[in-house]
Amino acid sequence: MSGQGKPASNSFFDNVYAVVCMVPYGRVTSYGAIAAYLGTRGSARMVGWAMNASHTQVTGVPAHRVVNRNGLLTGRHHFGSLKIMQQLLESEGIEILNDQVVRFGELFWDPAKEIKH
DNA sequence: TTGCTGACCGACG
DNA sequence: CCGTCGGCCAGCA
Repeated sequence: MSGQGKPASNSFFDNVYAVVCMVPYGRVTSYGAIAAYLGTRGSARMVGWAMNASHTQVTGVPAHRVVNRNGLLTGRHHFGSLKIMQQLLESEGIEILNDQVVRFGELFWDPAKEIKH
């Protein structure tokens, strides 16, 4: 392919997409965890913004697996319908109660801990 | 070009 | 306990 192995992580956004795509089925992660893995812990906001772009861009990023530090589905409003995100998570076997991920501590998937390489 | 906003997080009082 | 503020980066008017 044409040469230079252009890394998929040319942009901060692509970096976020890559990490989110690495999230295994039935697991969830947080914006801060992704930001911290990328080395930009203070840019947790950008991670959420990248998710917003992910739905306008052609991706396939399971943004529904990304929740805030409290395990709360803060970004559910951006999925088009308020129930989409919850249904997607429940479809993966994740239990949602009061817009919050049940057993978030057990389902939490830390990229910096799993992808340490 | 400048300025503001945004799906967060952590610290402070 | 609760509210408030700063920081980070990228997109848009």
